[in-house]
Amino acid sequence: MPRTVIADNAAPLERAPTEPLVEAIGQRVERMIINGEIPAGGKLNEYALAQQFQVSRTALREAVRTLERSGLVTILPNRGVFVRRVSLKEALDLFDVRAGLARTAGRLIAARATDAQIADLTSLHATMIAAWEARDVSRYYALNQTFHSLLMACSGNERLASLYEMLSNELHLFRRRNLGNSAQLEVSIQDHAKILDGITAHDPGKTERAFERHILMGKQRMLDTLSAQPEE
Amino acid sequence: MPRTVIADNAAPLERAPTEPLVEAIGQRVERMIINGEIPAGGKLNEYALAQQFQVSRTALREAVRTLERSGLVTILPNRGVFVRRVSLKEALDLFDVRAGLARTAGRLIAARATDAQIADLTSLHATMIAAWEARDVSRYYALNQTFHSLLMACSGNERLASLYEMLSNELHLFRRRNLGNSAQLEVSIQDHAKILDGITAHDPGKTERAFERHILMGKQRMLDTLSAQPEE
DNA sequence: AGCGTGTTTTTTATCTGCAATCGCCGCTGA
DNA sequence: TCAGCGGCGATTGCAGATAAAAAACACGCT
Repeated sequence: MPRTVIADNAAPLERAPTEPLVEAIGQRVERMIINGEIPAGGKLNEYALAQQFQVSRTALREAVRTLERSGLVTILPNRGVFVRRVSLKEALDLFDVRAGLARTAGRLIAARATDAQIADLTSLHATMIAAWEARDVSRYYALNQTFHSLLMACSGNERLASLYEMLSNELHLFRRRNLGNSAQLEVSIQDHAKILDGITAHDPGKTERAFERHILMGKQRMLDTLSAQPEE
Repeated sequence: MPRTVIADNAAPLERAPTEPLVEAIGQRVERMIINGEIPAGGKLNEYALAQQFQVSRTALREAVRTLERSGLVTILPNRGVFVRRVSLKEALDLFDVRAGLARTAGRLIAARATDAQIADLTSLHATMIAAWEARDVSRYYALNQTFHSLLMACSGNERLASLYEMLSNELHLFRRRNLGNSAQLEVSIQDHAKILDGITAHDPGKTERAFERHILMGKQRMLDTLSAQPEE
């Protein structure tokens, strides 16, 4: 059963003096959730968190409300705020939506990406290959996020990018780190290469197929991992 | 310049006693915005609105914060809350994302829709044809929303449906009612027929193309309308 | 008149407090 | 022993008060 969780690294929250308090809190809590400092299903105690951040409960409540819309927490009336649990069904759904967004993005990117952007992506891709060759999985993982984020930015459609990011965040709530062994990394790199090919050739059809496929392969990979270790 | 707006129909807010106050306020304000009772760019005065609803500013603020995430309002620190203005570029972006979601949905619907759901859609489609023949545009408009919402529900992917709805709401902020003359209605009906054909045949490819195209035609229609009456 | 500046007023940002609700725990009686 | 039931502490829901910021205003100067 969900129990109240107070994060270990209790720091009183830092922010630029101009930045609105509520936003700072929101980002902070968001990070805590995505990093898994508060486990899925865990409860956020208003008083305790407010105390930890040295802010009032009001500010904290406002911040947490916004996280509800982005799907990171669930609010049960009179019960409290809980880090959302993403079911397998929901995770699969998220992958499908994400794949659709990727497809849309792929088409746009192929049409719009500038040479400078393509150069950035290519160079990042090279860095990722290096990380793979060094078998540095966690570095690859971080670079991978950057790569996707850069990719989405190249679509020139901000809403598209922000929705994609939101869904990626939500997906983090479904079991920690599926992406693991280096064989999977290699597949991922090949996918990226195909996407880059499409973009470089400014071929919308090729790019959209490659990007969508990349996400759907991720979904498949998750399913494979799951059936390998069904319950934990 | 944006000026504070106090809606005309100042009703003190009704809700089921169990429903959380903040949610009720949120939905109410959302409706007010989508219905255009508060014009795009208009300012929401916290005190005035709280007064009107007979609630505290705290509750109102919490509610409005959530609307920010869904893109209906913009919050300027220390300045206040404004109904979001959607630029032409943003509207076009929204259409692109929406079209992508529609495509994804189309594929899923063709694969998953039950006979009962197909029957419902078909019957609704017939009702819409009747509304068109009666030249009842506003009725058609309402039915159209129901049709799309039913459609998305058939995808069996809740997140997909909710994102689609969110984007549709956002699009309402870009100039009022583009969908107008009956020639456009006829095109819309033909689109719907094609989508239904795809679904009935359980043909994912056909359905996804038809649904995506339907949205992109809407985008084109908006552009046409705009170039007809460039500035207002 | 136009402009800069100090002052008042309005509005927002945040905090504190009280009331309502929930969950837990121990009691009671079968 | 255990299901039912108050009572009580913990926690959330909501309201109002205070502090801080911005906007509106008014004045005097050029």
